[in-house]
Amino acid sequence: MTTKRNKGGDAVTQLLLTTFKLNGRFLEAADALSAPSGLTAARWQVLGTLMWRDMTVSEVAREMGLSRQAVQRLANVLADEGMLTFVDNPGDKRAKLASATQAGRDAIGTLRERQHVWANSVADGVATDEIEAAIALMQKIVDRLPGIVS
Amino acid sequence: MTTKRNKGGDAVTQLLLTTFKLNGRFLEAADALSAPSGLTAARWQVLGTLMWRDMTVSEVAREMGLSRQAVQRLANVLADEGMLTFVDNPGDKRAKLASATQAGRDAIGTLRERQHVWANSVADGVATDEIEAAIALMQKIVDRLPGIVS
DNA sequence: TGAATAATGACAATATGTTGTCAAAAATGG
DNA sequence: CCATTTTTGACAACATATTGTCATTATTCA
Repeated sequence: MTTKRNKGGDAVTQLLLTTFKLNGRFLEAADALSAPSGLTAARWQVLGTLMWRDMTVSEVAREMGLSRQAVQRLANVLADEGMLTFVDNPGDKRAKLASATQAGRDAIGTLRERQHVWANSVADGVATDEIEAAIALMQKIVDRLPGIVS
Repeated sequence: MTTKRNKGGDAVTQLLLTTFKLNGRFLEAADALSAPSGLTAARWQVLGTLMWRDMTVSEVAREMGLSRQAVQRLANVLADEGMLTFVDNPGDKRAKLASATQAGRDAIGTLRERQHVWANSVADGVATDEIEAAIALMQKIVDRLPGIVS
């Protein structure tokens, strides 16, 4: 016996396709915004996480929802580029703390400016309550999907 | 002078974060759905495109909005796995036609079943018109973002 | 305290995508 | 018809992620 998609199933499928498309566009925008600062979307996110306090790579990974190894690689690249340094962690001999350098802080500062201008311009003329309603719906779907248990 | 994000800018930024999260969850679901058929989300998409007619790799790439090279690699893997074969293209000596095998068609058929069940269950209890409204808003944002010109 | 368990960074293999280059084949246009 | 341009597949380098393994260091708990 075959199962047919009902109206709701069709809508969820269309939501999936639209989410993939919007995700791609947002990623392009993030890369374009960060490129002038010598960053990429992924490096921006790691470095941005370190604006608040020094953290180990594992902490950053948990904060970001990425694997430890992925963040480690990005952090190493950022260290090579002078955006962050690893400083000794008194509490743990294994795990040094990643700390944003002044260059890193400057890059994120500039980037924040550019992001504000971009976000305001994207929102201009779009009803904020409609955006918020869409976010609420999307979050509801997120909550209905299992996610990685880990 | 610094630019502050306004209400709309905040909403767009939150929409971006939620889109990334939902995208991740949908991708997980697609991989989980396709794994029992010996496929992944990406291979499913390529093979699914070939259900309708035989196509060259370049055609599939255009249809999917991916680079020719990315699809070529996926198609080669699918050929190794017996899901598709390359057949001579009378119209073009360079570009053979990728053609789904019976095994490939069976895999996609099973997958379609599973996707229907999954999509219906995700939608169950969620108002369809709210999903559709979210899709419309998301599409509006897609249209406001530049995209790759190419 | 000391043994079992967790977390951490390093390293490797894999999956998915991108861009760039090359040569061959096809399409175009004067 | 022939020269130029475009398309195509192959190949390579790179960016971003994942999973798995390993040795070392921390933590937990009996």
